[in-house]
Amino acid sequence: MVLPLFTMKLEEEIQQHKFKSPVQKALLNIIYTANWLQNKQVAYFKTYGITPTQFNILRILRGQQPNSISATEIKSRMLDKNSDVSRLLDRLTAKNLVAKQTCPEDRRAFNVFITKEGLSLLANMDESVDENILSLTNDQAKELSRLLDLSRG
Amino acid sequence: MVLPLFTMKLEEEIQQHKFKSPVQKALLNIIYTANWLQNKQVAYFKTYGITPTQFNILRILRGQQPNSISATEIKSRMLDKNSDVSRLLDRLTAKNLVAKQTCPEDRRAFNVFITKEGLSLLANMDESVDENILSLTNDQAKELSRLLDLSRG
DNA sequence: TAAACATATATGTTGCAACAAATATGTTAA
DNA sequence: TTAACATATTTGTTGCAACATATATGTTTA
Repeated sequence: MVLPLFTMKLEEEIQQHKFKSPVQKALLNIIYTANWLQNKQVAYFKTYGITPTQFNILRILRGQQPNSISATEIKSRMLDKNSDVSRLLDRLTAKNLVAKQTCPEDRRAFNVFITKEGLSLLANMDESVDENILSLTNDQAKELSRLLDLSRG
Repeated sequence: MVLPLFTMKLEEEIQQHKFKSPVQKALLNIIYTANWLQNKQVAYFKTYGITPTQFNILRILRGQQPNSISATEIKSRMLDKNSDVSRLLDRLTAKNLVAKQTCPEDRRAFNVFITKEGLSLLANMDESVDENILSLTNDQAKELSRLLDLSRG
């Protein structure tokens, strides 16, 4: 298959042309590509005053509407399972993008929901952006997801 | 194709079953998988007192042996092009894993090289670890790398 | 040759991330 | 029913990351 002229392969990006195995190369490629993606997203989201992680939380909360969910439940759905949800929610609350109510059934927990401001922020951000970042067809994307799922097996 | 029983697909990992498109799902999958990988690596490298980024630098320097290279050149080969190489090298120098000499031809720059301690640290770390993290055959790994290269196109 | 510009690296500052421990509430079982 | 354990969240602390700016040296050009 012929790649477009402007495609840089991993070996050019990190100037390394020998790898111990295709598997090791794939590992480096996952990390390299995720950093590349992350850097693009940080730059884009910054114009809206949030980070990719905060965006991830806002989308989770919008997806739960009209229900609210606890911090623990948010964490279980996040892309980075190591996130410090407590302080991330503090920052989003300070920006009026989310709000909390103490949960009546379990007073240890909070019900968290997205505010109108949070919803309109998401609406203003052209969300199709995250689809146009990757130069893939739908079929290629499906195959990529399949291999990524498999790799964590 | 039948996946092993223990394989969790992205939709289960983040409890989200609808995506705007296969491309958006692939994007989330790249980030999720990189975080998963990163968390595994952090835990492993911590037992040796270094981070994945520091490990990346040590491997770059070992690959250059017996030559030494400048900080700028290191940066151009790193997986995360946003790294603060100056202070990363400070930390590695403080641990005696790398050393610097002012470059005679260009007194702005330093020649950086890996020390004996750095080399024996790498030797002690069973490097095959990073190959056993991913559950892929070599052919699957090649296809994964191809799609990742393509996706950044 | 001096001024303008480019490059290599360092540093000040701010805020977030990671880890551990604390607090508060809920559940279980002797 | 109370002691032991589990769960939900917060908070203290430390260090690293990101961003802008500074410093020092090198290169180019009028």
